[in-house]
Amino acid sequence: MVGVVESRIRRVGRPPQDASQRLARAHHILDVAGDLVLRWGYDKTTVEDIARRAGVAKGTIYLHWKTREELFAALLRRERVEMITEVRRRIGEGPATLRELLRLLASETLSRPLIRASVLGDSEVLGRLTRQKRDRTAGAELDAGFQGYFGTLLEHGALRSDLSPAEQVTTLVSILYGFLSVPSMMPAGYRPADERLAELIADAGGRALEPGGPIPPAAARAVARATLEYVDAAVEAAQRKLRVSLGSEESKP
Amino acid sequence: MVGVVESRIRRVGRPPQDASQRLARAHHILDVAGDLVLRWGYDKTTVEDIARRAGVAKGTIYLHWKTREELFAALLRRERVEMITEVRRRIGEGPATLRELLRLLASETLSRPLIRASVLGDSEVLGRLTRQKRDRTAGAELDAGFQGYFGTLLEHGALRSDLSPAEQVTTLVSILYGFLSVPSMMPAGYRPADERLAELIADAGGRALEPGGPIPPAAARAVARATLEYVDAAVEAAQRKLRVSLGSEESKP
DNA sequence: AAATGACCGGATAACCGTATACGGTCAAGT
DNA sequence: ACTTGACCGTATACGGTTATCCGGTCATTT
Repeated sequence: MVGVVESRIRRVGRPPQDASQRLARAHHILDVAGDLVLRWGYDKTTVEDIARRAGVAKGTIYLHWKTREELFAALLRRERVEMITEVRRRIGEGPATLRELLRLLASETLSRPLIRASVLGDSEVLGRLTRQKRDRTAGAELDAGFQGYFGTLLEHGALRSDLSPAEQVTTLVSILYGFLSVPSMMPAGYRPADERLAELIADAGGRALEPGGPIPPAAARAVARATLEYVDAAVEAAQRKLRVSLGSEESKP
Repeated sequence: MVGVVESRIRRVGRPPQDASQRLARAHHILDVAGDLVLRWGYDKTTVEDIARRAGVAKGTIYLHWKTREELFAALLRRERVEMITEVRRRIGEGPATLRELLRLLASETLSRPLIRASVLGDSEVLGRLTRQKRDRTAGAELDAGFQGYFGTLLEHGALRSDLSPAEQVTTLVSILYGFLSVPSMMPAGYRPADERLAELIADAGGRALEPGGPIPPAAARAVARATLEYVDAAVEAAQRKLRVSLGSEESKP
């Protein structure tokens, strides 16, 4: 029997009873973890809390993740997958331009407290996780194929050529970060609604990065194709990272 | 003799020996205070430190300011006066547009660590002063006449009319804040030089807030006049606040 | 009359020893 | 073979006491 052979071979993380049930349990645990983190913050959310509210024993959680930190990494990664997947879905509905991509990224970020906290380094929510590894991990999914995407935009005249790549990135990130940070510290009367804010971000970003003139239809099609490919690649990369995080394999070999 | 009469009248803060010497001493103390705050941060800079390095006794400092907090308020106000004054000087050299105003504000902010820290709420430098009164005090100088200025821009077609005032302000502040925050958390290779950064800010802000089309010369002149008047008013307001801070009068009657 | 610095009192830090909490493990149970 | 929860060691919180610091005052000096 194959099962016997497998049980002989077993190295570290052997597949359990039912793979899909196991996955469902992992997701349930992450649901609970997300809930508690938003309520109490990262620092005050303990593994035992999560276990109790999820209806499993603490040890079970360690059957999924090697450490508490990896559990939360999985939580953030799952959130990122959901976000970028939703962006992918919505960008299929209209024109796939840089502006539209920006608008959807902003919109989906605004509606996801964990993502917002992660992007802004909100220590209220993320506690001591804030200034730790965030440096290169957070934006990693979006980095996949990013250079190539901007290169393609440039080729087809959909990106200003009078800014260096570093300046383009600085501009993009600064605008996103600024618009995500500022409204929450302004008096309530000044704060636009989230959807409107996403439009303002897309507008400001588009005006800052796109050249003035109109784009020929062929180029527009090429841009749309490149945009979809880029988002697809981002979804793919995010899913890959998540899959590792949910399998209880080691992340860094 | 007038002097005698004055000495009879004296209420709380009587003018001392030589007004100009007294003012020079206040400035010297502020020089030292600024130095120490940048070195050690607000929290770790004591009044006695300042007194010692300024070559005066601690009591002397209290002849200038009623509390330690007022001393630092004066320090920031002086910095703001210097900054806005320099903006006023430089904007006289070229065209006085919104873009140019933005560029100079950014440039002068970037070159003044205390102003930067104040704008960004940098608790590394400003310690517990950070989230205290900053809310409405910091931008107060710039608020003077701001509404009127934007109204004038609008009248002359130098400001987009498809954004509400609240959205214009949100956009302006977000772009400034974003570009001031982001570069310092990016890898060094991505960080543009300060002068270039100021240009990027002016560019992004201009594109986000100015309408596309060209402006007739008469309107441009009116805009330039309004811009100069606005900056003049800002200088005036900043100086007024500083004067109060340097006189050891009470600030809030 | 202005300047000084010793002095005051409240606030904060430092210390410390105890207790609790929590991440992580693993023998026992099903 | 998966799941459990009692258990372990350590890091952190806590409470209470002491010591130091530092903002602010004011009698004394020049």
